[in-house]
This record gives sequence, structure tokens and C-alpha cells, in this order.
Amino acid sequence: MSVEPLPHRPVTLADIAREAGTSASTASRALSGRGYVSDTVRERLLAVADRLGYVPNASAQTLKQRTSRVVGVVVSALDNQFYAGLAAGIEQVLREANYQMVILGDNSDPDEEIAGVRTFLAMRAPGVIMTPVGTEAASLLQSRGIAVVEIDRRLTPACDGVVIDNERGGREATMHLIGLGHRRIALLGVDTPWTTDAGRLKGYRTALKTARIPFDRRLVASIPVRSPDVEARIEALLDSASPTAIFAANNELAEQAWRVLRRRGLRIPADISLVGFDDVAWMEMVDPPITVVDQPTIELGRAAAGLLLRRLEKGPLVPPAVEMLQPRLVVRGSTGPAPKRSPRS
Amino acid sequence: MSVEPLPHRPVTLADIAREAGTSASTASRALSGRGYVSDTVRERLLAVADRLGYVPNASAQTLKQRTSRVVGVVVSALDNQFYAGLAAGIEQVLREANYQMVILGDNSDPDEEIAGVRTFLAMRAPGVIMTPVGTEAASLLQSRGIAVVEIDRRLTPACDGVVIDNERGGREATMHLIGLGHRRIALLGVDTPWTTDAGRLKGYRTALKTARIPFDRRLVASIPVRSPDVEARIEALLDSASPTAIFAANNELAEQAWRVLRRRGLRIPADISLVGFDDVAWMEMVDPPITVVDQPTIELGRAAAGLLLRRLEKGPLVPPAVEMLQPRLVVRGSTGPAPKRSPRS
DNA sequence: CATCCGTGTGGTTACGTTTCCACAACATTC
DNA sequence: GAATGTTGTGGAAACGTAACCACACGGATG
Repeated sequence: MSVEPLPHRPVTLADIAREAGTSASTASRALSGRGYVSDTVRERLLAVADRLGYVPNASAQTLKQRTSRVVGVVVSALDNQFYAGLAAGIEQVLREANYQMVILGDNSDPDEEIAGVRTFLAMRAPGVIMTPVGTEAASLLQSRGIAVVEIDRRLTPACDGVVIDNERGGREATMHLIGLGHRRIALLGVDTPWTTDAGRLKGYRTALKTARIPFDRRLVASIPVRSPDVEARIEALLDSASPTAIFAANNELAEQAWRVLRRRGLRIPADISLVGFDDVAWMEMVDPPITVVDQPTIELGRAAAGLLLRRLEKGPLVPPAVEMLQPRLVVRGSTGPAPKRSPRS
Repeated sequence: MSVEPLPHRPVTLADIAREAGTSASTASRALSGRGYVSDTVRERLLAVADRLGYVPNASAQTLKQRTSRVVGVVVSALDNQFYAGLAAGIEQVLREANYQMVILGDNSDPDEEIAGVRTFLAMRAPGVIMTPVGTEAASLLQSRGIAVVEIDRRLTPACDGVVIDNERGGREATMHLIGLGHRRIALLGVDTPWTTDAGRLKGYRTALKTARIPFDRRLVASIPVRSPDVEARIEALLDSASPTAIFAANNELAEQAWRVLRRRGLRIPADISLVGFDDVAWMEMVDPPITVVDQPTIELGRAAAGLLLRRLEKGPLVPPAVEMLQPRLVVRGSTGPAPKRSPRS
């Protein structure tokens, strides 16, 4: 590989055209593959471009074409495994389609979300995939004619979305516990208007209703996002409502709950059962392994990217589509028959 | 919030200038904050820009200024927790400095790495952060005058880098095992020319040497990247070399080793001890929790981004800097005294 | 033989911004 | 009162590409 020595002025189409004895127009057609070019001239231009190490200037292309190959992605927290998984899935599909991904984290903060979205606007991204936290960001994008796909949660009815069937997940987890004889089942959720938590709660209530178990508000903990005292709240729930099982509605709450149970010396599942939502590596590895509602994280990301590509191709006229992926209850050792008496706490 | 209804042609500087009764030049100076503008005119322009919902066209800016605010990041595998952590750290720092991150995964494949780097070239990224897999990508960037920061491993001497002290990590892990009486210590590493694995191996050998324990090649497994039969290789090592302890040089190998030991019904640490490298959540949660060399993942990312920003500010003349972060041995329950006899396998 | 068409090429313009330069108005200095 | 400086503004060119249009050529068609 010989590299031209420090060509600090990057090679342009004009350079190639000059070198090959054609016009810049022809060079453009040859290298972009649009429009008439004779085979001989095309080959000559390609050879020259290769020799000079030509790399097209994406900004010029974007400026001229009024759109870029960059898809914006904004997720809540880049360091959470679940969101990292979404990003990984999105990136896979986008790369196959020759798009780039620029990713930002809002910290579940609507203002940061809007700021992020503005930079995507500035980049003339044709589309954005987001785990929405406020409604304003999406409407800003849509008012500018930019495709939006919501992932994991729904906030904006008028855009595409990919979610999992949270209600079903919540219902199956709860029914599994009920089937084991549990009557006092705690629900650990996040205090948001997100459809994820609402859906899981709804599934929980549906399951209770079906089993004719009265809903007890004290068994439900709604924990604020980024709350510093999650463990204390779980402890309080344990003390005040003495559940025989816990259904933790996301992977972080499951981890916290697991730690609290451990620290209290409660035996799982003899004293108390635990079900998580969103299968992550540790859940299968701990003793006993955790029963969990598995959601296909990477697949969620892939589906969102697929939906976005479809939207970019078909235009804004096709009606919004919502893809619903199915979660899967994976029964492991952390759930067992309800103890005869509520455990000491 | 009132949003202008479907202004499908985005508003430009010229629009604002016309509306405010100035020239585009003045509008540019007012909004970019460079050059003379009287206070009254500036305020008028800012007001108009705000009212029309002006968002600068990043492509036009990049084209004109011949550089963008986009930093390229290429890591080996976006779905590996370690790399996701790096990305999270990088993003934090870049965002504070008002840069965007576009991230790509090569699959530890030099060709994909080069392809990725070419898109960064096309975007006129001022700098790129990468976990290098081949040398060509970095040299391509450097020949074009683009700042490169290597993270986690070193391949290109002439660029900045952030690494952790792998040798020390390897040495401390090994010495810890030796201190517990182990003599037959297996090393599970990846078969790469990367400085990470080389450093950890070197530390391992240094520790053995210091303790006057002869180095036995059969105790070292060099497993190819993306190998499908990792577990089989670990089994083979166990069978043929009957170690009393395993030092797994990264989080994935540690997980595989743990599974194999589990499956064989070996007691940890009674029959065999296990040390990992890179602390991830499950390691502390399993029973017994895993002794591990912890590396500050997020911090690694933050440092790399910091180094890049410094480079962008200072220019190419300051000599390359390599920042070395220190790992930390976290002793947990998976390491204990060496058994009197090598365990049944 | 004039016309038309398909093929191939080059000139020109536009995308939206920044920046250099010229210049105008006015204040300051010798 | 002329030269100089400060402050503020507008005109124009440039960044690199894509796409429209005009046009030229050779062959087929009427």
C-alpha cells in the first residue's frame, strides 16, 4: 500500500478530472454511478481515483443532495446494557444499508433530548431512532419532515415504533407467580409515563384480576428515574407489605432487589421469589438463576433500524407502523412455591 | 411551543438576513459569534433566528471550514460490555465539548476497520478514537492529517493512546494465585498481536519468574478471536495440563471458563481457583464472587476523548502521549489455597 | 437527404455557510 | 485639515459535489 505523502489538501473530483482529462461532471458520474459514462472513461477515472486515494466529501454531498447518510440515535443511558444492546442492533442493520449511526445519550432528560435532536437536524439526518423521554423532540423532527422511529416505548402516536409486548410480559410473569401459589406479589417499576412500565403494570393487574386476587396498592413501588435510594425503597416495600414474591420490571431494579434480598439473608425462592424483566448475563449465572421475562434486545434495535429504512424508502405517506416483538418467560430457579407464612423481614 | 408549520425548505441564513434587513454576512457573524456586529443588530438577528427556528446547516459549515465537529469511534464489538463502556465514556466527554460521536463496529476485522475509517475521512472528522486491529487504518488517517487516539491497545507508536497497565494487572493476578500456593496456573488469552494480551502474558511470566516457577507452555491457551470452540479449548486445557488455577485474560473468557468449571462440577475455589480480567456485573454476583483485575472502563473512554480534544487543540506538533491507567486487583471468593492434589477432571 | 434517437460529454448553477476584502461613517491624532 | 484608526456592514468568492441542460456524434429511420 503506497499512500500519497501528506496531501494535506484532500483530493477532489476536479483533481481526478484534470488528471484523467475529463470534466468534473463526468468524474462525478463515473464515481457515483449515476448517468452515462463510457466504460473506457469510467475505468480510467476509477483508476485515477484509486491511485490518488480519493475519498468523496460527505459534506459537499449532503449539502448538494440536501440529505445525509447519517441516522441519529438517542437513548437514555449509553452505559446501561439494555440500551447498548439496542444500539448494537441498530448499528448492524444501518451498516449493511450503508448508513452511519451517530449516537447520543440524553439522561432521561427532555431538554438533553431536544438538544441532541437539534444536532441531528443540523446534520440533515434523514431519520432518527429514539427511546423517547419527551414529546417535543419527536414533534420537532416531524415538523421538519424527518422520519422518527420510537423504540422500546411509545410517546408519539404519529410515528413508527418498535416495542415489545409489555403487557403480556407482565401478565405472564405474574401468572407464573400466581400459579406457584403467590398472592402477595410486589411490583417494582419506574415512575414514568412510559408505555413500558404502564404495560407491565397493566399485565400485572390483569393477571391478578383473572386470578381474582385483589389489587393492593401498597405492593406496588413506583421508583423515580435516577433515584439515589432505590434500595431503601425496596427495603421499605419489603417491610411494609411483606410480599412473597417480587416482580422487578427492568434489569436494574432486578439487580437492586436481588442485592437487597441477599443482604437480608432471604433464601430465594424458599423465602421469597424473584422475577426480572430483560435477561442479562448475570441472571443466568447467579445461584439460583433468575426467572426472567426475556426481551430480544438486539432484535429490537434491528427492527427499529429496519422500520426506519423502510420509511426512508417509502416516504412519509405510508401509515405509521408499530412492530410488537414478543417477550419470553424463562423460568429458572428464583421462583418457587409461595412460603406458608410471609417471610421474616 | 409553537413550531412553524411544515417549512419543508429549512430556513437559511439568507432567510434570516432578509427578514432582519441585513446581509447574510452580518447574519453569519451574529449567529456564529465571530467578527463585528453591533449589539442592536445582533439581538435583532438572534430574535429572528429563534422565531423562524433556524438550525445551522452542519454540512455547509463543514464544507466551508473544511472540518467537522464529529469524532469517529471504531471499536471491536458494540455488544461487548467492555467496548460499550468505552463508548459511554467517550460520549460523555465529547458531548461536554460540543462534539458528536459516530460509532462503528469492526468485527476485529482489519478490512472493516479500514472501511469505517474511510467514512470518517469522508465526513471530515477531525479525529478518530479506535481500538486498533490493523495498522493500516491509523496510518491512512494520519497520512491525511487526522488525529488518532488508540484506546485499550497499542499498535501505532506515532499516535496518542490510552491503555491500562496490563503487565501489572497480569502480574498481580498471578502473584495473588502464587501467594495462595498455586504452581500450575493456566492462562487463557486471545491469540492476537495486541498489547493487551501480550502485556497480561508478560505479567504472568514475570510473576512466575519472580517466584522461580518454570514457565510451562502447555498451561497457556491462545484462543483465536471469534473462535467458535472456546469452551472445547478450555476443556482440553483442563484435561491436558491439569491446572489448579485459571487466569482468564478478559471478561468473555472468564465467563466461558466459569461455565466450563460449573459444568464439570468443579468446586471454586476448593478444586480450582479462577481470576478474571475486567470487572463486569455478574462477577460480583455469582457464588462465589469472582476475583478479578478491574479496569476502569468508562474512565478509559473519558481519558481517550480528553487526549483527543487536547490533540485537536494543540495541533500535531506536541509529541504523542500515552496515558496508562492502573488496574486494581479485587480479591473475592473465587480464589483460595491450592488443593493438595490436582483436581479430577 | 433530412430527421430523430441513443449515447456520451462538458458547462453551469445551486446547495448554505464563512471569510476576505472593500468601504463607509465617525472619532482621534499630529 | 489631512492622516490614521475604530467600528460596523455588505459584496463576492470559495468550499466540493450533483444535476440540469445543451450539445455533439454516429446510426437508424422516414
